[in-house]
Amino acid sequence: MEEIANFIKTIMANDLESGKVKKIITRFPPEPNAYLHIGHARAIITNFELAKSFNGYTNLRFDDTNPAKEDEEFVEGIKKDIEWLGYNPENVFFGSDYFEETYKLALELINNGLAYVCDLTQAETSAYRGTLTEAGKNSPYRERSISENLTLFENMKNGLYKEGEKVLRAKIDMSHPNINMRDPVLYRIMYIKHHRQGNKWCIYPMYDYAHPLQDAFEGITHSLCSLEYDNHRVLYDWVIEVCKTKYKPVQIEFGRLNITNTIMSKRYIKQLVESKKVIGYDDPRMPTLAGMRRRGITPEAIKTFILSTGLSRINSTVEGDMLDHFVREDLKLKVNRIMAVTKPLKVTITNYEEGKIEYFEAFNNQENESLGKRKVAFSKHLYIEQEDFCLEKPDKHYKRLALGLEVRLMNAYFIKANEVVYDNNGNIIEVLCAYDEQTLSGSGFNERKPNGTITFIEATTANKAVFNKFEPLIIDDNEEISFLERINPDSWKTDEGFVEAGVYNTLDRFQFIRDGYYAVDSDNSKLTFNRIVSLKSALK
RNA sequence: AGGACUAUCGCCAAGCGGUAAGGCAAUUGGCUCUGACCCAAUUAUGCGGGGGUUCAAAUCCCUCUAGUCCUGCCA
Repeated sequence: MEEIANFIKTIMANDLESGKVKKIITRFPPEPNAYLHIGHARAIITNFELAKSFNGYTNLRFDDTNPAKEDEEFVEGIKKDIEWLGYNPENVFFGSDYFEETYKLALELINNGLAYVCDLTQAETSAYRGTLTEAGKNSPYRERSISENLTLFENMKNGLYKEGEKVLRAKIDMSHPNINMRDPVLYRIMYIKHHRQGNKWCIYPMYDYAHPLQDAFEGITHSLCSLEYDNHRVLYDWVIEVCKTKYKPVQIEFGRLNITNTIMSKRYIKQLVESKKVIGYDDPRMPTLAGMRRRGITPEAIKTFILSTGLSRINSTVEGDMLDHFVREDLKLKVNRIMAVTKPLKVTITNYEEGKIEYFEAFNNQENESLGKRKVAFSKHLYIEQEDFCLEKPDKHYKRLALGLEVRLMNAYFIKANEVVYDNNGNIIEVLCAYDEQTLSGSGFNERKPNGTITFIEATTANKAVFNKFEPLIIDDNEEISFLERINPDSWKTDEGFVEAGVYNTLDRFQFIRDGYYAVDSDNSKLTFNRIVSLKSALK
């Protein structure tokens, strides 16, 4: 936690030391128009941890200045996610609660000749603005008198004009090299019911005007935001200056976080949900915090992941492996490690009695015995992973089953493969094996070493789990949404896997450890492992 | 008359004038009733390129190059 965002931390420490601020106060200001995703976790954690490290605090403020996009559903979802991450905001505010004050300040601006009502249409405004390389030109309405502006703005507020007919603009500089300073719009007219204000207002402040004021009203000392607002900082400072606010917040930008093979944009997330490609914002495959929560990822894992990715003024794209690592690291002692088979291969124990079933005890987690034990079934009919068998041992590193070789079935016996059965197309569909009774797990047998240990499932008691309902989601190069397998296509397309009986139903969360939902490495070059899977029973 | 920002190992990222931290990934070996975990070891004479200042530069200066963002009455 010490290393978080050093470049920001240094600024804060200096401000504290110089006496510029007495206490560090930050804020996390989501617009309630979507659910939070893993990318937002960076902003949340950075804001909260930074303030906490200086004994300051953080406000949660819903940036709801555009009623066209916002909804109550999202404010509840966002609150829940933030609390889940372990943060209880000192205060919860809504940008819309400051509408009265921002309005009064706008009047001040007009009185000081710093704002005017403009009648240009949207297209005209755009044309007058100029381009990246050419200066803009002044609006013909720029020189209206203060009293006229006051009247017109009053009328705007009172609903005398149609949407788009008039806007309030700041009077700055139409030839400013930074386009954001070319008389930016401060207020626009919208006849839309606000989720909190109802129909009280028909003029709504723009982000560039409202945000710095909200920060100032709350005494925010450091206003952290992402890189794309860098170009807005000069306007942010302008607003703070001309409004003569008591507090002078400072905006600091940092890079966004992206994760490879992960959909992170609001737009796509929304599209997935609305097209019903996924169950909802909390679908376990989603990169939303709600989805990750449902998948069984813990807030601790997210926190250590975010903190370890660091923070800089670069939009970074970290590899999904890194997220996986921290999730595994966090989960490895917390979850049950049950057995599962995703691509089943039938195994018949030829020297085992037909109809007999034995149950062995196994720790739910070998590294954490406090998680208790469970029964593991064994009989003449089993399934193993297709990849755990091949006809001939390919090299000395191969530690699984092959014809003539003996392996340990985890928690059970040694078995030796003697024969294979083929289907009409020449595919191996079954392996005939013999078990050795004296090699039972826990018996202390050590007269010979098996060629590795593999997992298995007893066929008659196994629960089926539909894996293809949880295909990993990625976006292909054309940026069209598709359900491509992240990796080994076969393991997810062949529809069914098998999860050990008994354990599957007792879990109430979609927990996973790497291969549970990713199956094998992306290049399929190496199997890494823990075939540990559990699925949410409600989604059967 | 364009402006702003960024550039350190495959991916993140420390460093802020004193001779390149760490994590992920990878590789090698050991251990193992999960090829997991764990343990040990390896991985930038180099900090986008070129100049310069200095006893000393990733760190300062100049210059070039590349990438990102900005022309919503979105945030």
